[in-house]
Amino acid sequence: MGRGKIVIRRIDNSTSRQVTFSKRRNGIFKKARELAILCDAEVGLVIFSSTGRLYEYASTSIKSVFDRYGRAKEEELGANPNTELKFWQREAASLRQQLQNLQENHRQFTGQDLSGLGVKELQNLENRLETSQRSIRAKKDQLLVDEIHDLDRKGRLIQQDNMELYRKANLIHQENTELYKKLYEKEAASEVNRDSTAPYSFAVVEKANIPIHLELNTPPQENDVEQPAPPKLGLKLNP
Amino acid sequence: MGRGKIVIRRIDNSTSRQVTFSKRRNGIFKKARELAILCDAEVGLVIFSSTGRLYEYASTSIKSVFDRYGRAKEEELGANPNTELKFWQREAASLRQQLQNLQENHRQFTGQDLSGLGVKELQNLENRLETSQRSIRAKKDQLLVDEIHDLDRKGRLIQQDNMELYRKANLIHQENTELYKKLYEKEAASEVNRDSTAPYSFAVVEKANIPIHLELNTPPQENDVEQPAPPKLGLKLNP
DNA sequence: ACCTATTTATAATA
DNA sequence: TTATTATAAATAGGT
Repeated sequence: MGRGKIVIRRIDNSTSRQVTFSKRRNGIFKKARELAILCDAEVGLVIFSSTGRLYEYASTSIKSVFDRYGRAKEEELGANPNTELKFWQREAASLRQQLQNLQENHRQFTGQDLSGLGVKELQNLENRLETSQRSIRAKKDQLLVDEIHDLDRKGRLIQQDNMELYRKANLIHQENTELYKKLYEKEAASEVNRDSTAPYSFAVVEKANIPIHLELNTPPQENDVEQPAPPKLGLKLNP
Repeated sequence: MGRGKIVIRRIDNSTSRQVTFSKRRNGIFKKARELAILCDAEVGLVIFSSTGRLYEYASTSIKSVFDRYGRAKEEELGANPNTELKFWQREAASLRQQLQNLQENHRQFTGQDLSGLGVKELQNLENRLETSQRSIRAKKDQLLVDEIHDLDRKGRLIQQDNMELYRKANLIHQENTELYKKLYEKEAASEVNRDSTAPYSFAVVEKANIPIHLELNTPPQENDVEQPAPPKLGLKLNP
């Protein structure tokens, strides 16, 4: 219906195509509107131009048309998102239920909500708590014992170090004494002299940290009798 | 474009309306197809007749057009089911997280999974269990005490009944004895006679169920001293 | 469904 | 985009 007849095929000329699109778009929207009014129909029309622009018409609303379409056809588009939505709703409901059950359970376990429980159930609950407590006490005790063992081991190591140091210090002390002696003899040979005091180095050793021996259910080791033993601190934890 | 001009308003005549719908429906579908081809556009057209019948055209597919529409517009229809779906997915994820937290918590409380807990936490757990246990014991004891009280009350009622019966039985016994006495006197006056035995009815009363008195932290009632007291069974539950 | 007078849409053009 | 206009297409009313 124009100056010339055309064949229905893609218009190659981009400008012509755009122009035709514009004209015919208006035309079809007008037709859609007329159809809806004249024939009392619900019409939805969506058009994307070749450039991607969206044009729409709906006698009611696009949402209404889409919804009605989805309801009319339970296959294709309609059913798929719908079932997925329902799946997640069910999932949420199920999880909520589980959560409530567990919460109630936990509340009973915590003794916060004991209403509706009989003596037998309470007894059962009490027993379960007893069991839990035993586990926890065992774990706690294990932890403490482990820690004690660790401390004990470290203590022994430090003690060994200290004994070694004590021995060395003693050696140095002896050496020192002999040196003083020699010095004294030399000085006595040359002039009058005062008494020597204890060498400085040894004083430091005596004031240094004393090795601590942490004992845990084990008899004290008596294999260092020969050496001048450093002072000991027996710390009994589990008598 | 017809024999006469028409105004665009609902066609009242049902038949005309149907005919026009049919004609114009074909027309608009043709227009839609031409537009799609000529202008390289994506077109979706959905029509519901006034009788509810569905007619559709899409250059590609209705689903494609709807999806593209939804993507193009994040409001109206497109966003709504999408956001709703996301909402429920988030909801489910959140609930699942809560459930896991609570499960872990409960597993700790139950002493099933104590890994990663320090001495302090274990101590805290132990204390909480202690508290729970106290609540539960208290509730249980309360239940037991209530039951005992109830039994005690019932016991008293039965005992009262029994005392009443005992009293009546005694009265009957006395009456009986007197009757026997009279009978004996009468028989002695007429001929030689043997001793009478205890009346049968009294023997039954003595063998009947004895009232049981359940005592619970309450001193025995001594307000029935005057009456010939029935045997008592003191059942001390909480000494 | 068909017919067709007439209205309407639009191709070509500016 | 808009306007003009010749012409094709659509369709109202009648059969």
